[in-house]
Amino acid sequence: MATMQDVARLARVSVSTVSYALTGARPISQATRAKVLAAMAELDYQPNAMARGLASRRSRILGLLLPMDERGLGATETAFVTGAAAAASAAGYHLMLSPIGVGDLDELRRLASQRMLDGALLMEVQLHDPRVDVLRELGVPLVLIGRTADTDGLSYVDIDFDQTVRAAVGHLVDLGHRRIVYVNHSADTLAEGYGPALRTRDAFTAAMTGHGLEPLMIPAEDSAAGGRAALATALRRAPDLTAILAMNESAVFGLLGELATRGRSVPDDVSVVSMVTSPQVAELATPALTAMSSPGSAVGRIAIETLLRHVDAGDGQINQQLMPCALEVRGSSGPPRTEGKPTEAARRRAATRRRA
Amino acid sequence: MATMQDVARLARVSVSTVSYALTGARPISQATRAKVLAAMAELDYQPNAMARGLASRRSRILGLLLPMDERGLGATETAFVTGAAAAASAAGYHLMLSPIGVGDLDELRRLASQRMLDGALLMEVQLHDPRVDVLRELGVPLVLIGRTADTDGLSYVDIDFDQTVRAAVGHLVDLGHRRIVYVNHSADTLAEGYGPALRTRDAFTAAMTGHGLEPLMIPAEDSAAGGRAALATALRRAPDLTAILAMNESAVFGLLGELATRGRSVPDDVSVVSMVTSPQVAELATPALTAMSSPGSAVGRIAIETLLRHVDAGDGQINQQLMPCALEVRGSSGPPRTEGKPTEAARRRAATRRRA
DNA sequence: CGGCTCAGTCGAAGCGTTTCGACTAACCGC
DNA sequence: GCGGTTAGTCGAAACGCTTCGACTGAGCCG
Repeated sequence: MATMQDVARLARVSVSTVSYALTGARPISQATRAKVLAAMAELDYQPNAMARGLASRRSRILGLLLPMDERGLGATETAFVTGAAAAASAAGYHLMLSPIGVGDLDELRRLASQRMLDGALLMEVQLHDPRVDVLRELGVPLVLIGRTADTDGLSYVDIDFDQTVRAAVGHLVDLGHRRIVYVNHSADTLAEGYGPALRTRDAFTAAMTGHGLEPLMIPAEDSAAGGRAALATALRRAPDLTAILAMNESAVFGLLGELATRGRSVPDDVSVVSMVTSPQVAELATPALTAMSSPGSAVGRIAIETLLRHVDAGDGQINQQLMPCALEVRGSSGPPRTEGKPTEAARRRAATRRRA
Repeated sequence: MATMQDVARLARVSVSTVSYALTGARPISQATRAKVLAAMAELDYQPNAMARGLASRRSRILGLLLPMDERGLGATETAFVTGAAAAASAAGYHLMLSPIGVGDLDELRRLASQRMLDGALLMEVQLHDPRVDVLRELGVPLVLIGRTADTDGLSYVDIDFDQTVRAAVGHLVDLGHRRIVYVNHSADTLAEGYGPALRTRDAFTAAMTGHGLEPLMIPAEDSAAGGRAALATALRRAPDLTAILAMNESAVFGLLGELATRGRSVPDDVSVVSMVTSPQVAELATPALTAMSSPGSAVGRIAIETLLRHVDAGDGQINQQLMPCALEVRGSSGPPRTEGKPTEAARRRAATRRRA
């Protein structure tokens, strides 16, 4: 493995000149630079990351603090990660994967104190997330994907839940729905202070009230069974419901299954709109889900770019960014059934069946 | 940030003594060790990872080479990653996430040449995976999750597709099915040399032939639409099919949807068994999928442990390990419909409906 | 033309560890 | 009581880079 010494020797210049040619920290003449680059190419030189990190006190490593439970990553979160990975790689940085949740603060403290991280990207952020305090205390620049309750002096990229819920409710109201139930994440998740669950809850209340409608929210466990249970609860508490808005990607499948089992057709009897869902997942359901489509890898990319600005500029300015979700109408939403006359969607499906 | 110097000064010993007390590379008396540890605690000392890496020529970082496409990570792959992350962390190692596929060999070469990786874990391995050659050439220890065609001198952990397919086919044959169709990954994926697709194809042929049955495989795009299309093809080529074995997690949902659309009930008209599927995903479907359940995080853990053995022992012995998938019978499989008399599953479901 | 600035280069001092050789004392067997 | 281990400690030399201060000419201004 060639070192900078070797390159310097071969190019007949000093080590520092090689370094400057490589980093551009000081001006180097064209001729010298060419000699150096030629030597590097000949020796297949690659700078040693550890030595560089030690001398420059910059590791060029960013931490990706991603708590991973057994549920796996949804397409939405995976898109965040790929976006982040691509952006980091493009900037010459590396991503260190640390499945550190709010539980292992000691682990986080250790990692950050080892000066291995130039900055950190926090995922699965909770409203009161102690990881933020730890990193701030240790002087590690950070950016959130999601956001805490108090975002003072913090950069973040998050989904605009307010806009998303408003658009989804608006879509259903436009179709003529009045009795809309919101299926959220579980009660535990809410109690824990999981931001998206709380923010969508409030946004739903606001949106429904704004339309002069009564908001009804049902928490559901993150599983098919949770969705089934939620549907049962929903039908008990609002037997006349005609539409369901679902935040919970796992539950929505159980919910659809239970609707089918009970002989309620989608969208004729009940419309279903899924929140923050990737197209791929929306298409899995039958009928394909009308959904608010998550902004995808852009979130991760912007978060990394913001983080790098903090890292380089010694805490540049704060960037707080909310990304909208776009309404994508598919087969799971339609006008509510009107007494006597079949809906447009029903006619369409009948036609399809005849063709088949 | 305290350095080893500070600790040494406070404990009134030399720097090297502190180092030995920390790493245990040489014997240190109880008394001295205690003094050193006390000083460390008082100063909140954490060794600098870069300095340590430079001096020891070991970064304590393992690369996780995980190509990530837009599809997202399934629960199965996520489990591999969490298992790997946990095992690495337990051993005091860090995991560097590099979304490097067979495409970016230069990127990989650069990463590995920077001496930033003590070893690498390759995921999404293809039968002829050039990443293996690059890493071997650069002397980076590696372990595969999955395996190449030629596994000579390579350690890997993979799913035992042979056993898995045999068990799944066996389950269906035991139920009385004779006409079983296998829905695999896409033709492109097969052509690309994706191991699981090829291995299950061959295993399916062998298993069916072993039972004296005719094997029929249908490739399907990794999407709901792909599953729907595959079902259409399957019904055209084998109108009398009574069971489907599916490798393709995305396609299986489209397949179920299309079966429902066509009025074929599962499992009475058609049994469906999903391969290498996590319980969470299997439960999402209605009815819940009978599946070969993936071994989960154990795969990642074993892979990391093997990798660390190679890293420490300077290429210890090769470890090639196949992990079985367990059959988990749920609602999507049952005996084929027999002329005239309703199946057991049909009776059960009728009873359920009455109760509801 | 004397004094400036500035591009271009060099040497050397770190950065914070690990690790090697050397040294001392204590301990062993005989 | 003598060579030979061995436990325990120290000092110093790496490890491979960045970065600072200093030096040299060349170009420029008045």
